[in-house]
Amino acid sequence: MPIKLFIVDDHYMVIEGIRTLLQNEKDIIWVGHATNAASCMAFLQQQLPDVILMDINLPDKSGIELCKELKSMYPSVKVLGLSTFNQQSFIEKMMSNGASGYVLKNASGQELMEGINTIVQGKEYLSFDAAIALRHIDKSSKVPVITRREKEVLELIANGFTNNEIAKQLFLSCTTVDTHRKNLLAKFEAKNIASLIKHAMQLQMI
Amino acid sequence: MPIKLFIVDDHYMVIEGIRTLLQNEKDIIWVGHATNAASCMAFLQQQLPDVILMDINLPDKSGIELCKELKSMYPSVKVLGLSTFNQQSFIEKMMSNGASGYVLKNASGQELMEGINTIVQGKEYLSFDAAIALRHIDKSSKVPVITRREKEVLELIANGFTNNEIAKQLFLSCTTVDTHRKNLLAKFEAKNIASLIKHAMQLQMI
DNA sequence: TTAAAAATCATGGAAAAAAGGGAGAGACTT
DNA sequence: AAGTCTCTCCCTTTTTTCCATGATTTTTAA
Repeated sequence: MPIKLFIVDDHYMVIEGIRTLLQNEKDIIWVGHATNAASCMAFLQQQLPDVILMDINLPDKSGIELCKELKSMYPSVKVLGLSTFNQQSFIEKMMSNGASGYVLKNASGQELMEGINTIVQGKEYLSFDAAIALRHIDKSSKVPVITRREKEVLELIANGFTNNEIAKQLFLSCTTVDTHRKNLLAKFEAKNIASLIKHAMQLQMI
Repeated sequence: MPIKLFIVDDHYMVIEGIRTLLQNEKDIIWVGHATNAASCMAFLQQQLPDVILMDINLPDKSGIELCKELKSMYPSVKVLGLSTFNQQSFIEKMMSNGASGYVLKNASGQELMEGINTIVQGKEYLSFDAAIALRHIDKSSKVPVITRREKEVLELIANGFTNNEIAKQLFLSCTTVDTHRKNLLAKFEAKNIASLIKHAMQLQMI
C-alpha cells in the first residue's frame, strides 16, 4: 500500500526539493504541503496522511508544539522531523513530543525514503547525522529542561528587566521571580546572568 | 544569452528545490552545485558561472567569507545570497562582501528569477522580505562599533566572569574593567548585562 | 489517587553591578 | 598643533544580583 505523505515547511524551496527527491518513488503519494502550522492543521481536518515531514521552524508556531498538538488529535499519523544541523538541541524535544524520527535537511532522497519507510512500520528513525548530534548533546552540551514559567522569566531577564519589573509584569512576588532566576542559573549551570543568557542563546532557547 | 547558474548550499533538498523551481526557465543553464565552500572554489577553477546562488551556512566556511574570497578572485561572477528569515543580521555583511543580491529561502521561483535577472544586469536585488529585514536592522538594531579591548571584556563577561576576575586576567584595575563595561552598555543601549549579552549574541559579536 | 514537579512566597546578608560623576596618558588623524 | 579616540584609573551611592534555607499550594504525571 502506498504511503500518503504531507509536508510542513516554511521554505518553498525545501518543499520542492523533497518533492523532486521523491518523485520517482512509486510508494509515495504526495497529498499536499503547508508552509505554516495553521494550514497544516486545517488540512488534516480534510484528509489524514500516513506520514508528515515537519520542519522545526514554522512562522506561526514551532514544529515541536505543532507535533504535540497534532499527535494528541491524530495519534495514528507518523511525524518525521526535519531540521538543519545546527539545531541539534531540538531533536530530543521533537522526539519526546511524539515524532517518530528525525532527518537532517542535507539528507539524500535515499535517506529520506529510509526514514519514511522505517517510521511507517512503527519503528523510530534517526538519520546518521542526527544520531551523532544527539550523542553530542548528551555529552557536551546537555540541554536544560525548563518550565513554562521559567522560560517566561528567562525571556524577560534577557530583555533587560530586573526582578522587580518582572514581578510587576507577571503579578508575582519579587522573591518568586528570584527563585525562578536561581533555578535557571542552577539548571544552566551558569555562574551569573551573563553566562546564562549566552548559554540560552546558543541553545536557541531565547 | 542564457545565464550559467551555480549553487552552493549544504542542504541537498534546497538544491533540488531550486533546480525544480527553475527547470522550466530556458534562460538558465544549470552548470552545477556544491555543498561546501571548498568544492565550490574547486569548481570555479574549471568553469565560471554567471551567477552563484549562495547559502550563508556552509559546513566548512561561512557564505560571507566564501563570497569575499570568490569575488576577489573572480570579480565578474555575481553572487545572490540565500538564507532563512531569522538570519537578517547577515544580509548586510553578505552585501558588503560583494554579493549583488539577497533572496530568502521561502522565495518563489518567480522571485528567484527576478533576483537572478536583476543582478545579471549589474544591478542589486533584495527580495521584499529581505529588504524589510534590512530596514528592520537599520532602525532597531544598529550594530555598535566597539574597540578591541571592549570586545575582549565583552567576551569575558559573557563567559561569566565578574569585573574582579576580568581585571586579574587582563592585568587591569577593577575600575577600568568597570569603565569598559559601562561603555559597552552605552554603545549597545542596553539596560543591563542581560540585554547586552542578548543583543551582542544576536549580532554575532560574541 | 498518590507522588513528584512546579509555582508560589519569605528572611537575611554578602557580593556585584549600575549610575553618576571626573580625569590623565598615549596614539592617530587632520 | 589641536582634536578625537582609546585605554587607563578613581570615587560614591543606590540598586540588583547571588546565595542559603525553608515552606505552602497547585499542577501534572505515573
